[in-house]
Amino acid sequence: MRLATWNINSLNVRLQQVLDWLAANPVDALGLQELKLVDEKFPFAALEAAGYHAACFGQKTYNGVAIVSRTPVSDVVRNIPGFEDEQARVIAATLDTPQGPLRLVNGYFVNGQEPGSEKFAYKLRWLDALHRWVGEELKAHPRLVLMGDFNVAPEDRDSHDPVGLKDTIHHTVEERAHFQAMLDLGLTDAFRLFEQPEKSFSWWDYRMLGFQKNRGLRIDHILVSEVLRPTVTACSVDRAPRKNQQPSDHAPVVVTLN
DNA sequence: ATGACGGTGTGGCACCGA
Repeated sequence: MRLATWNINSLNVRLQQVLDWLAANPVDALGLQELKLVDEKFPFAALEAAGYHAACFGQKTYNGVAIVSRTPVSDVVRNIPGFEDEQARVIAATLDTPQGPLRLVNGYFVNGQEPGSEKFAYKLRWLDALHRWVGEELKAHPRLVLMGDFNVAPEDRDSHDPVGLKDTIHHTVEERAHFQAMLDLGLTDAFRLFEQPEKSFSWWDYRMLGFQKNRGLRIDHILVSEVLRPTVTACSVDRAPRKNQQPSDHAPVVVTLN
């Protein structure tokens, strides 16, 4: 079984890239972030023609998340229960697999703009709420995957310039502590279960030839629960779509499970 | 300190992202 996460930065602009990618990478489920469209404009028909179902949680202009899957999902939850939020950032659902139900939590984590800002405070509140809720979800669903655009570079090696960018957004002690708190729930960063190329990133700035110079961050992650961890056989970033015409600034991350 | 790219909106630029 293969799962993936991809921030596509407007599904309107990049639907064809998603379809092309799915044709080349027929994953069982794909978590999308930054749809930037409302549910009424979600391309269910085009995905269905490609052999995929979808559950979506859209919003105009900003945010928006979806789970695209080979088989229909159940028990869809939108945003974090108990956390008031005007922004569409989380969609969770259960995928039936031969090994049993698999709970998928797909998130577009808050960016936070700048430490000390109101948006940064929102990010920390949001991370708190997500942590509390994922802890509850894990009790109900031992087979759980938390994936998405975390907007956190967990370690210095996940940044092209950990010294110059020290204590800036994605790199702060607070954000990294929240990432660690997720791991402390029993989740494992699937990417780090395997040897990876140095300077492996999942996002590159559009500006200043960021991708060509590999000036990026690894901020898109797939975390697996304790019982899933032994079943993970591979995890990697697929840089290929970042070379497309009109690419998203993020690349997909893919995990393979037995 | 700022802007560099790119998407979106009802715009002639501003706002946001990371």
